[in-house]
Amino acid sequence: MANDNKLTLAGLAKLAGVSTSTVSRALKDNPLIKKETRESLQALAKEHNFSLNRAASRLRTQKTNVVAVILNLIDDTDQSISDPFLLKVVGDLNQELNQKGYELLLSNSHMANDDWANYFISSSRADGIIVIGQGKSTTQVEKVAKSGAPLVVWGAPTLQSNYAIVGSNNDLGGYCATKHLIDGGCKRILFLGDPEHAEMSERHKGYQRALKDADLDNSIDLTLSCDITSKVAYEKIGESILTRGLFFDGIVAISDMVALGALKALKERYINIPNDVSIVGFDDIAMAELFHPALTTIKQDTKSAAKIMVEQLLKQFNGQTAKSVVIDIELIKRKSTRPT
Amino acid sequence: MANDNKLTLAGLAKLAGVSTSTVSRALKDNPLIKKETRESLQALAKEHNFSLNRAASRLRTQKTNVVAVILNLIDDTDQSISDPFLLKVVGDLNQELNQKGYELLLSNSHMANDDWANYFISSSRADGIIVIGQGKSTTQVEKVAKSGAPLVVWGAPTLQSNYAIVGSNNDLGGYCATKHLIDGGCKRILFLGDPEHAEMSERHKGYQRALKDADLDNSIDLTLSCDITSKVAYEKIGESILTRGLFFDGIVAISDMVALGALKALKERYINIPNDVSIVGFDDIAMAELFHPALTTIKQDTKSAAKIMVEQLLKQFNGQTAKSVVIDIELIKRKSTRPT
DNA sequence: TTATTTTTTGCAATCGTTTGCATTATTCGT
DNA sequence: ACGAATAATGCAAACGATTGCAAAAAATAA
Repeated sequence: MANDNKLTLAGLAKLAGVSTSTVSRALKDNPLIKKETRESLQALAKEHNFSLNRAASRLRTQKTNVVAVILNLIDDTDQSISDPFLLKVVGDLNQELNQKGYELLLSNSHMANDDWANYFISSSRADGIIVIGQGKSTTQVEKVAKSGAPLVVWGAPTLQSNYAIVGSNNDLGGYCATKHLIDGGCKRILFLGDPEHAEMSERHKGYQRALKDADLDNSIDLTLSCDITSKVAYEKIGESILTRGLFFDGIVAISDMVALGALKALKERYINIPNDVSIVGFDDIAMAELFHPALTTIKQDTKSAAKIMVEQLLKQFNGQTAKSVVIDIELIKRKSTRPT
Repeated sequence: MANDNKLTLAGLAKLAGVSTSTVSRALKDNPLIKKETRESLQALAKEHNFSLNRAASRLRTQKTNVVAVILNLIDDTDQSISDPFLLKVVGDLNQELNQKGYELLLSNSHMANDDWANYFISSSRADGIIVIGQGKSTTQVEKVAKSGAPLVVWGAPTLQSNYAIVGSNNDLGGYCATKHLIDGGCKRILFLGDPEHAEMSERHKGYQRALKDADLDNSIDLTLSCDITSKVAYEKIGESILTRGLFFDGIVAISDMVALGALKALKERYINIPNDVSIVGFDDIAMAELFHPALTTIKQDTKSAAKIMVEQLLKQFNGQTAKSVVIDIELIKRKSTRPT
């Protein structure tokens, strides 16, 4: 059926009675080759179902047209990889990369040895790296940056760094979320998430600023550190209420998934949302509006983010230096908070 | 800082005063090389932070150690890629592939030209293909199979095919879900999902069989075709109730996300779950137990699935023929159905 | 010590494309 | 019709790792 030995450029060339150089150029529409020759060769290639050996051309050109995307998870529990927000980001990146002629090699932080630059770039598996998430420590990422490998990180762009970070305006997000609760009449607002984590820390700052602006209690008791999963949030809220009673009337959650966990814990205790407790999430995952009640949240524009990340990465391919970019966020008002 | 020109095997060889063959062998721990030599060369390599040029070795060995994973989405709305179940599958595949020394090249169906075998395999971008989902038509997949490219598909394994399909026991899943509702006292059970779709069709069969076994109404009116997204499910249920009233007391949903949509539509109308209407989902995504009420569902074992898919693919790399495998499902009883 | 076997290492071709430069075909001006 | 300029093609050397086979080194036997 199929020829047992695949067709190579040389094979095609022989078939057509020309040299490999001609075929090579013709196939990439190089105007050096006469137009008719080009077209007939392209036709021939199509007819024989020819496709270039990428390994060979990568070797020759020293370019892979592949970008490694690393999910830099904090911990590799099944939980943390199940956040739909991640998939959204990866999906949008994939789309954007493909559009620019690149392919997406997926990894996660616990997989590759710790020397990412070496593993992906020097080994010519990929031309550049996009890291999703800064984790708790940024040492691994900084190592990559120092190696000079093209790199873009999704994280907290306000962080000072020697590499390009793209991310939402987390501080403003935290601020808006909190302000919205305040405007809705909340007095004791809980921050639910881990403020140690880079992005979250920014959100926490915005949260505190909003409280301060409104002269509200921003004591540490109102910050409930918790992992970025629904389950943990559910448990934490449960515990807290058990030991401290319902000591808050609003929640700023670090992510929609965390908000979902909190929501459940509250509903199980017949606490009315948004009247007894209002909740704001973060991300605006597709199902946010399908929560019950529909979740008010801070929308992260992953589409733009993906576009910008890819742009900044490609810049580095061209020798230009990339810069950090802050993406606008948007408060999406739904039913988990009182109208303002 | 870093040497401007990367270190190659030849470079290392010169540094060590041996030939490239020796280094090459030493680095892959080939016992042909004296043990001490091996160790000292490995040490040298580590010291100089050497890493093999993959493009070159792929060219030479005609092996990429890459597997292309294609998300074969039905339609490429943002919605359908946001199903957490997909991410779970991809994540588990990634884990499993890495463990076996392979990397994961991610794509989705609307990206690559339609000739996947050519695009990924002949071009030596990947050694094999894993397709997630059969879409509505299987022509593209069949084309790949016919080309002889190593291929495994996540889908409905009961389908007769000339390629290996790995998937859950969908028929049994549909049956158990329905049976469970019946046992809980439901009389008019709605099937929510698109029975045209391969996997769903199996679930539908199981659903019908269970109804028949119990002498219950299995008329077509009780099958509500809908896309595999929460939003559409939400709308469909809303419409249906509007035009036909609450004509059912149980729902077998095609996926947890679809169940979520239905859940919301019902809750908005103050319909009690599970008493007025019971719901069973499918997948058991991480957040299923965090729905309110916690969702009874059919669990798909993605971990085993990933393991088996990779196994079956590797088999093909070794010239053996792969076979379709049915994965056991499990009914997870939670709060969206009455206890039995 | 010398012949023979067994370990270790090195040579050199190969994988399939790309591309600077040389070469051949074509066109143009006069 | 003839040289000059231009267009179109081909030559051959990379890119860097792998591997069958030959060669050298070391170990063993006689």
